This record gives sequence, structure tokens and C-alpha cells, in this order.
Amino acid sequence: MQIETVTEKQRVNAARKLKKMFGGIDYTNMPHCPIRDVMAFVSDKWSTLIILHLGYFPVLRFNELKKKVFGVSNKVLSERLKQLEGDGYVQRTVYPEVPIRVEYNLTDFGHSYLQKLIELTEWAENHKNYVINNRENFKK
Amino acid sequence: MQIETVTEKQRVNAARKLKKMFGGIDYTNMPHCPIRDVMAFVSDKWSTLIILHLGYFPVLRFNELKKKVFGVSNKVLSERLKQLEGDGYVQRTVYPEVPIRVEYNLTDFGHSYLQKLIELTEWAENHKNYVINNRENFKK
DNA sequence: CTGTATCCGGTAAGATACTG
DNA sequence: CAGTATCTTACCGGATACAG
Repeated sequence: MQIETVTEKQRVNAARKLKKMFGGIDYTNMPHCPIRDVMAFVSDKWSTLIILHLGYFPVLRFNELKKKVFGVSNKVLSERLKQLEGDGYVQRTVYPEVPIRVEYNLTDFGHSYLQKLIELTEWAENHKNYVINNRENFKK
Repeated sequence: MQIETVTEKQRVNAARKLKKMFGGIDYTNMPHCPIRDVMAFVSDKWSTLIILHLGYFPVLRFNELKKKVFGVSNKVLSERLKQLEGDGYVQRTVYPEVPIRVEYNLTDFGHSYLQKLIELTEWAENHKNYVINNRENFKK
């Protein structure tokens, strides 16, 4: 497992961006942290799985999603879809047939997010073994 | 709020990567999903905050971290640090003085991850208002 | 100072049954 | 088919006390 080196330039750049992020934070009085609000979007396991699946299968119905996103319950899938729709990541289309048919697909915004998500999963997948290895050794 | 358009080329590229990711997955018998293992690394609120803070302040002691990472409890901070150390993101250095001093800093691997994390927070921050806006309208 | 140990409460999530 | 309603359980996280 190869860990790419982070160059000095990249670190300086990172520090600059972090400074921008942290700059406005007042630690003595913080009812609302922008970073946290922001990260809440992307830190949900089921939501990320839903987005990834809708990236791979362009259109999915409720029960199809339920099969693909293995282990998710009716309740959680329904909640997350409503939330993802509300935030603008997912489009929900109802066909009033009998029985009713409902299709889900990513919006343009959803696709924009999908790009970032794929980058992240790629990174994670590339370094998975490194982490697992560390973890094993650490136990000892 | 401007949503950058995802080009056709980017979508095709995303589909290719997703195919690679999803390719090996057997939906009928899946004790372990690689994508989930992978995403579990990045989906913890406190861990991401710790990493970001250690990116901004190169070295921090336990109680310093506790002050910066607002609202975290002893228990959770301790747990997360141990986990981050075990996975290789964070280095823990003990100075056996009296009273004892312990310092935390990112490893090279931690810096590598920090890069991805910053990209993500940047994206999220840029699109925060768009999401919040959608959310408001959706309620109605 | 740097944690660990313990307890406790809230919340998220799974299972199931049921409805439009 | 596409969810909702209800219940129960399990886990996470917060507070506090204390130990090395």
C-alpha cells in the first residue's frame, strides 16, 4: 500500500484554506458552527449509499432502492429520500398508475455532489488496506 | 448560488468509476460491502472535526483539543483519538513530565486525508446556501 | 494533566403490521 | 407498490467522579 506524499505546497495550501474556514469562528460564543452544519450534509451512511446507487442506476423505484441499498429499513429509506429530495439532491417522480409507480433519480445538483463523493470513495478504497493493517497492528 | 454544471464527460467518467466500484458486488450474498467499510472512515462527525483542527493547529494537547472541538466529551474525544491513532491518521506523543504532557498531531497519512476532507468541506460550504434554500421551500 | 470508569437518558434505527 | 404508524431495542453520547 502506497501512501502518496503530501507536498509542502499542498500543506501550505491546506493551511490557507483552513485559516479561511476557521478564521471567523469565535470559540467563546458559538451557537452555530458553519463547518458542522456543512459536514452534516455528507456524513450520513445511508444517504451516501443512496446517492451512489442512484449514480450507478440512473433511475430506481422505492423497492428497487431498498434491495440495492442492502439492510436499509422502510422507515430510514423513506426518511432519507424525503430529506435528499428536500435538499435538492434527488428528484421524485410519481406516476399515478395502479399500482402506483414512483421513480427516483439524481438532480444536476445531485450529480455535482456525486462527483465529490466518488473522489472520496476512491481515496478511501485506495487506502482501505493501509488502515485495516494499522488497525490490526494497533490491537497488539 | 451558482451550481456548476456537470459535463457529459464528467458523468461518463463517474459512471465508469461507479461501475468499477459496483462491479464486484454480489447482492444475493454480501456479508461485507467494501464501500460501506470505506465510508465508515469518513462519516463520523467528531473524527472529522478533530482532523480539521489538527490540520489547522499542527500540535494540540488533549485539553486544548477539548476546547477547540466544541462540545465533545472526555469519553468521546478519548475514544476517537485512540481510533484515529490506531488507524494511522494521528500520532500521539507522551512526555513523561509531571504533570504528564501528551501531544497529538497528524501523520503523513492524516495529511493526505485532510486534503480530501478540505475539498469536501469547501464543496459543502459553497453549496450550503443552495441546500438551505431548497430545504426552506420544501417545507411549504 | 490526561485520561478511564460508570451510569444514565435520548435518539436513531430495525421489525412488523397496516393503509391508500 | 410505496410508503406510514407504532413499538422496541440498541447504541451513542453526555455528565460526573476519580485514578495514574
